[in-house]
Amino acid sequence: MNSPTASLPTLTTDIVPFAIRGERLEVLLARQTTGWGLPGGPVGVDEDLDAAARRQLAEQTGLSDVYLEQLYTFGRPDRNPARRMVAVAYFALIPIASGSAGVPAAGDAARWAAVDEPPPLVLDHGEIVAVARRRLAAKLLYSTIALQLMPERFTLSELQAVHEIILGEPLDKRNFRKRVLAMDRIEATGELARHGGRRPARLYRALHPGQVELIK
Amino acid sequence: MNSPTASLPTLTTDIVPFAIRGERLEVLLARQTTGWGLPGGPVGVDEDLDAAARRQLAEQTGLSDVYLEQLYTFGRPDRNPARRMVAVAYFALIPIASGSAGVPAAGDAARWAAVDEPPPLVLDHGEIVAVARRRLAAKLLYSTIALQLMPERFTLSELQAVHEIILGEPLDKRNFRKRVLAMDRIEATGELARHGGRRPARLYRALHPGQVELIK
DNA sequence: TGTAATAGTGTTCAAATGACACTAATATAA
DNA sequence: TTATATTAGTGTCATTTGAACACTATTACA
Repeated sequence: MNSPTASLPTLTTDIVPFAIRGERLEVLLARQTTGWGLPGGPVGVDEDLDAAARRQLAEQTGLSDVYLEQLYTFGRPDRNPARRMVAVAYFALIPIASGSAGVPAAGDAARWAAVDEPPPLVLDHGEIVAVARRRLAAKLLYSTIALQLMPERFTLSELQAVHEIILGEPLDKRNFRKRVLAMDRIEATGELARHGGRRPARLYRALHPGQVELIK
Repeated sequence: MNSPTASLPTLTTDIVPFAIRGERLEVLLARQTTGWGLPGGPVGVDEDLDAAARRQLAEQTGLSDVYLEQLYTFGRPDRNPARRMVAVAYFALIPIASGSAGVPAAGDAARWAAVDEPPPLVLDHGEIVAVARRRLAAKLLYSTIALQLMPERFTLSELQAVHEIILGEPLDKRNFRKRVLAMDRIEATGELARHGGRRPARLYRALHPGQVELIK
């Protein structure tokens, strides 16, 4: 275990795990001794930062194989009154559970919260969530990052809904479709989504799953 | 002084100090025991990260009051073979010396190097410089960041030259002027720059010096 | 067979962008 | 004093891009 010393700041990672659930953008929180906060914790002495973030996310929420991106490093000396801690923050994007069980949440130790009306969080985790949210919305506009929130097969309506939820505004259906198809990063599978009571939609898949590319 | 321990990574800041000198984008390097590298070093136990970066830049190069922005945190366990070090990297933008002495460089302990043909640098500092350079070029296109490289008074031709040097491509004079004036972030002072042998140019100044705004 | 619900599709206008060439003002040299 | 060299400064037109906008198609179910 890492024990804090007087001579060095403790280095941690904190992860903001985003997913679209229902009609909202939500964050997965981890229970801590003093309240709810972001999954995360101390970085091992010889552990890579990205690896530490992945490990902590998996240990505290059961999530693995997700998209992870470094966000910012928070290091104000007073961010933790107890002892000096510097946090390398990441955000994670968790695909909408497609059909199967839904996103795992480690029972009592984790819970989802809406990003727009979050509960009070420990330390500066509220600020970290806000920064992550802004970054995510910004990247929607010039990258293929939204695909990381989608299941393997998805409809264009679903993809549009994800954009609308994150941006917080409705988008024009025809313009949206024109734009995402022009990117050439998704293709129709030929299959149809059946959901009862209405016209079935074509299913698409990402051409380079896992990759996030800048566009235009 | 900070002494490394077995149980925690040492946390440092590294700063990439950019300036336009002559017709090139250059970086200010600091002499280290094993060669040339970026200014930087250990973060104090109760020192803010930004403050640590500013302090180290001042101590090692004499530069103060410059634009500073956090870049990325580099933490691969093998980036320093001697002992585990995690570096929060920043870049700094140093205004072109306007008339006066030129950018201070602390004698023997610091030197400027062209970004395009850098000398070998210690550790992963070459990579850090490359990342910083890409970020700077990207931000030119959608922010007013270039103004941080300009002296208090400057001509539009000088501003255009700065863009061209960083982007590595020539820009159309009329379109460039249209664009930067439309931003409404600089204004003509009414003065003229005299430089002998040709038509004098109008001098402009930044409307909100020190601020970097996103545009469009 | 009718109805309710979502999927899917083009055109038109406005705005932004990109290409392009000449005149103006100064210092210096002839 | 005049000619020349050098950089500053300016507008238009064509193309591309972005935004607004409404109807038909396909299915499940009543």
